[in-house]
Amino acid sequence: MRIGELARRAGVDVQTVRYYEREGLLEAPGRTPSGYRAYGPAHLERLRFVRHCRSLDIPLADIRRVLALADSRSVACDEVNRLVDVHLARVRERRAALERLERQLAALRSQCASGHRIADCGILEELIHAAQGEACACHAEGERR
Amino acid sequence: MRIGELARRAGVDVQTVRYYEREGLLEAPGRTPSGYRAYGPAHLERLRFVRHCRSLDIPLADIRRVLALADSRSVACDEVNRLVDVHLARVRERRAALERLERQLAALRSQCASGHRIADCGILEELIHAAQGEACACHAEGERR
DNA sequence: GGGAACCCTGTAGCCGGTATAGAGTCAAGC
DNA sequence: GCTTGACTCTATACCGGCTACAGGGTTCCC
Repeated sequence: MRIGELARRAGVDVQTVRYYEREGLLEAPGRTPSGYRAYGPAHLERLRFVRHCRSLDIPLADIRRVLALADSRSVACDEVNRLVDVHLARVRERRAALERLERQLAALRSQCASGHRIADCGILEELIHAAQGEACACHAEGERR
Repeated sequence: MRIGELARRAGVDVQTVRYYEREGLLEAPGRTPSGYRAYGPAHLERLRFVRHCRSLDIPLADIRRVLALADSRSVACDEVNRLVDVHLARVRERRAALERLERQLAALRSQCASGHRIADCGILEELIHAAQGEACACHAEGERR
């Protein structure tokens, strides 16, 4: 099958398939005499695997690692566990940060109803006030991933 | 004050200050005879404002818009409200997606205890199985922001 | 043989910075 | 006066995970 069909069957863009090949996530397939990529069912299976991992937001580098591990089926799988653990921790942390953020934004939004002029806008006031109250390094380190 | 002091007092990297200037978020300051940027207190205030908005994960383009609005204090502030609403909706949606993801990952993690060999790894099995079961377009459109 | 749909490579753009290279400037100490 | 080290300058490239575009070649159907 050619790249268009592969992409359609995995639900991705053609460009993405070529990108995964460049990035070493999908083995380079054979070529037709005219230079078109020719894929087999194994390529589709692997591409779907990659996409499923991506739908779990696992970074490409980790997926590359998992694929390498899966290919050597006799090794202990502690690394897979560790990898999922690390990723899960990342997700939990990010979710908690978003929850805090959501609360702050909701509070902010409640400061200003419609129809005011800018000069009386509670949101702007609140933003400016909060910014002034901020210490030097409170968002500098540690808060960003 | 020079760029280093400004950056330290706002808790950002020196590079970031120059980046904000290039992006039009921070007014280009005067220069000393030797070409060093010379900032006043207004610059610090504005930089802190930008950083506070960023700590709320508001995109730079939106911050630029808010700054322009704040400078014209006689206009109605409906646009500020709308902007915060849109951002809040974005955050809510992303948080919900992360919650779903967290549940999926936790379920996945429970498939494999430590010490197995790869061939018996429940996580890999589960990942492969799930990938096979996937229809063509289930993650292609709509699911990503 | 003409046009649509497909494929190829290479390159640039998105976001919000971060990192590097290579050069100039300034203040303090010897 | 000279060196050292901290600071500053510009320009450019890099990160992830794609996406888009330019400028060509191929295949297939009417």
